[in-house]
Amino acid sequence: MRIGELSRRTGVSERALRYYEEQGLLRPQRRPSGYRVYGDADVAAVRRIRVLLAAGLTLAQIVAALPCMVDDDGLLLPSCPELVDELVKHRDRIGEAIGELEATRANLDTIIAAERRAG
Amino acid sequence: MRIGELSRRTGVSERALRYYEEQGLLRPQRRPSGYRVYGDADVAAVRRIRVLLAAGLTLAQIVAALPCMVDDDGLLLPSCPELVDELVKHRDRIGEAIGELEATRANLDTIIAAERRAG
DNA sequence: CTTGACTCTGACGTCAACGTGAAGGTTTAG
DNA sequence: CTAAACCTTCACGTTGACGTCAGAGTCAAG
Repeated sequence: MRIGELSRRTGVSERALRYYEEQGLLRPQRRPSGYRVYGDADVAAVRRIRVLLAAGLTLAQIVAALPCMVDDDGLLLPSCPELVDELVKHRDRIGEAIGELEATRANLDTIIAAERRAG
Repeated sequence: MRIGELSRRTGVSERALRYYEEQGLLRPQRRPSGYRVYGDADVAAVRRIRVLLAAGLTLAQIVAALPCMVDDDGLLLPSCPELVDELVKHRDRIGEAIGELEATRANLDTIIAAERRAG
């Protein structure tokens, strides 16, 4: 398929898809005219990219992560354990932040209750 | 203390500290010379800012959240004592932020589990 | 009273992750 | 055959969270 169809099938803008290629995340084939040609695997690849972005990773980190996330298109690299480490750390930081926010919300609830009693 | 010491004590650059002030997150006193003067409470405030930033919140969101994060250190801004309605809105926004972070973390958990199976 | 560390205010630079638009070539539906 | 739809590269714009000077004022110590 060409870039327009991939865009529709993934919900990712054409501009973003070209940008992902520029960053080394996608490597579509080319027609003599220069048109990019994608395969079905690229649909899955784009979705993985999106999931990782949604998880707060940067494209640079994703470039490093993709070889580890193979379903069939390559080999596991030694960078994998490090990657898992990074992901776990990232998750833990998010967990801390959630804890902070929950404490904040509890504080806020106390204040609201106090003000209701006072007012 | 002045900005240099706050920077050392928090590990946050002086530029960042001035930026936080510019964005309304810090309100240090000033000497006649213009030098910023911070208190111990600001050390805690900066750490909270960093935790929230690490969680992926923007400074704008943090600006909205900080007034509600009272520990008793005088960080109350006019919006807080004002209306319980405001506080409830703030609390709900915090709740939304928690929800987003939890979704992000769930994403990460899925990825981590998948990679562990693969590796 | 001068040195050297510290601080101030601009103001431009950067990086990420795209968006937007120009100027023009290609493919396809009717 | 033509117009729409799609494609190309080039290149500047945007937002967020700062970095990095420049040029000038401030302050504690010798």
